[in-house]
Formats: sequence, structure tokens, C-alpha cells
Amino acid sequence: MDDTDRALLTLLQDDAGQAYAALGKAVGLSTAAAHERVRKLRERGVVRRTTVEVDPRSLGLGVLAFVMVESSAWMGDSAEAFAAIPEIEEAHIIAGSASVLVKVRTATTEQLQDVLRRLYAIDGVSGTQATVALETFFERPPSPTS
Amino acid sequence: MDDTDRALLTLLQDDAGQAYAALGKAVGLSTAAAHERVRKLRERGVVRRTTVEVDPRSLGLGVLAFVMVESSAWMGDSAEAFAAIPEIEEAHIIAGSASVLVKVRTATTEQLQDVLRRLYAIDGVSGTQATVALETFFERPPSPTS
DNA sequence: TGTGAAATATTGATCGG
DNA sequence: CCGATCAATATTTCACA
Repeated sequence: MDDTDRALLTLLQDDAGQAYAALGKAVGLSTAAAHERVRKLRERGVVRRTTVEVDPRSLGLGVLAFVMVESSAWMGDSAEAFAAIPEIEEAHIIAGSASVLVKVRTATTEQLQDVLRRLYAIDGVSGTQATVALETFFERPPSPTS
Repeated sequence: MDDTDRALLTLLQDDAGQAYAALGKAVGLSTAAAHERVRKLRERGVVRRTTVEVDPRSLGLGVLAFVMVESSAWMGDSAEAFAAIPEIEEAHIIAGSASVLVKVRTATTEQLQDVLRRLYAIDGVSGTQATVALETFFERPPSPTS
């Protein structure tokens, strides 16, 4: 993981479909070398997968909320219960008063309410505190150069 | 945006590198038809870009935190100020007591503290409340089928 | 590890029906 | 939307530094 790898990652984050020749030229390597670098980055798991970034609004998902989930029990083994709710994009165990922080996207606030209902149905969940996002400034991938 | 489009999006989210022939077969279309569908999804902006998913830990970014940023002024025009901090992955204006919610990834808690310092330097910011993630259950793209 | 080059296989991209 | 075509690219391989 040197600076060249980080540069390649940044380029791939911007456009994963570009030719290896272009990648190589941008970082000062030959096509074959760039290819080999990227192959190893995938092999090591640094690059998890190539995916597409989908506009949530185009899917009708206009409501974004972060929900602090309070619990009365250890939540460390509840990953599947949260993953079973498709509207949840992220779930993290957090330090502090709440136990789990989830990121939720729905079409309407009624559907958000329904997600809260399903959260309450998870074993150990004792409360929720939802915060609705009014506007998203930006959402971007982690910066390899920080 | 019918069910076929949503199916294509799900397939592309899982692997954007697969051949159009495979995509077409999976949804019951010819190669050319699948190609055309995806082209239009890009054209419409439903698919923003093809990118790679990078493992944050491989970049040395082992600390994840969500920071509630309180302010004493209107923050609606401060997108660039937040974007100028590379450790910030997301920034949203939120309803509630705080004004902005940001997602931050750093290598160490010291660097997280430094991000907080830079947040305070933004005009109008009057306070921060950071919540550190102890474990990430999952992070996944928005589900086209919800 | 990297370079340059060459070969093949696969795929992206386009067009007529 | 389909089938077929053609150009571009990925992928693999090689000898060599």
C-alpha cells in the first residue's frame, strides 16, 4: 500500500470502468503494471467489489433518517436482525447512551415509522430516537489520501 | 423504472463488472436489451457512476464516528466547508437539536479530535457531540427492491 | 516489481430488422 | 426488444531489466 496504490484507488473510486491503460498513464505505470497492482488490491481485499452508485431518489427513497436504537440487553449478536430490514443501509454498535445506530432510507415518513415498528420487534430493543435528514450535503467514498 | 430495471440495479450493485450477457440472462433479456436498459439508467442519472468499494481498514481508517454538529447560525450554505475536510464521508442537515450530522473516518482517535477542531473552525459551529462506532454490523447500498 | 510487446478471448457498442 | 456485427478492451503470456 504505497502512494501509487492509493492513487489507483482514488481513480477507481471515480470511475471503475476506465481502461488499465488510462489508469497506468495517470499514475506513471505501464498497462501491465497497473493491471497487476489492481489485481493485487482485489486479492488482498482492499477493493471489496466493483459496484454502481445508485441515486436513492430515483428509487423513490426520499426520506433519510438516522436512528439511535436503545436496548436493555447486549446487542452484539443482533446483526442479522437488523440486516433483515432492507430499508436499513448501515448498522453500527456505538458507545454512549444508545446501543446501535442505524441509517434508514424510505420513500415516506409512514414507511419510516414502520421501520421503527420493526426495530422495536427486535429482541432487546427498548427504544428508538429518529433524526430525519432535511438535506444531504454529500455522500462520498472514504478518501485513500487522508 | 420497472421491476426489470430494479433487478438490473441489484445485480450491478453486487458486481458492476459482469458482462451484459450475464445481466441479460439473469433478467430474461438479450445482451443488447440489457445494454440499452443500463445505458438509459446511466443517462437518467439513476446510476451515478461505477465505483469500487474500498475496505476502510485497509486504508488504516479504523475509527468511525458520527458527529452531531450544533450551530448558532444557518448552516444551509456550508456544504463546501464540510466537504473540505477529507475525513468526512457524509454530511447532512438534520432536524432536531443539532444542525448537521457528519460521518467521519480516521486512523486514530487523535485524528478524530483534530477533525472536531476543524469542525469548530467552520463559521457558525457552536458545538459538537461525537459518537464512536465500536463495531460495524454492515454497510450496504440502498435496496432497489424496497 | 516493472517494461514493452504480442496474442487471444471477451466484451462493449452499434445497426438493421 | 432481438440477433448479428465490429471495434475496443481485458486478460494472459512472453523475454528482459
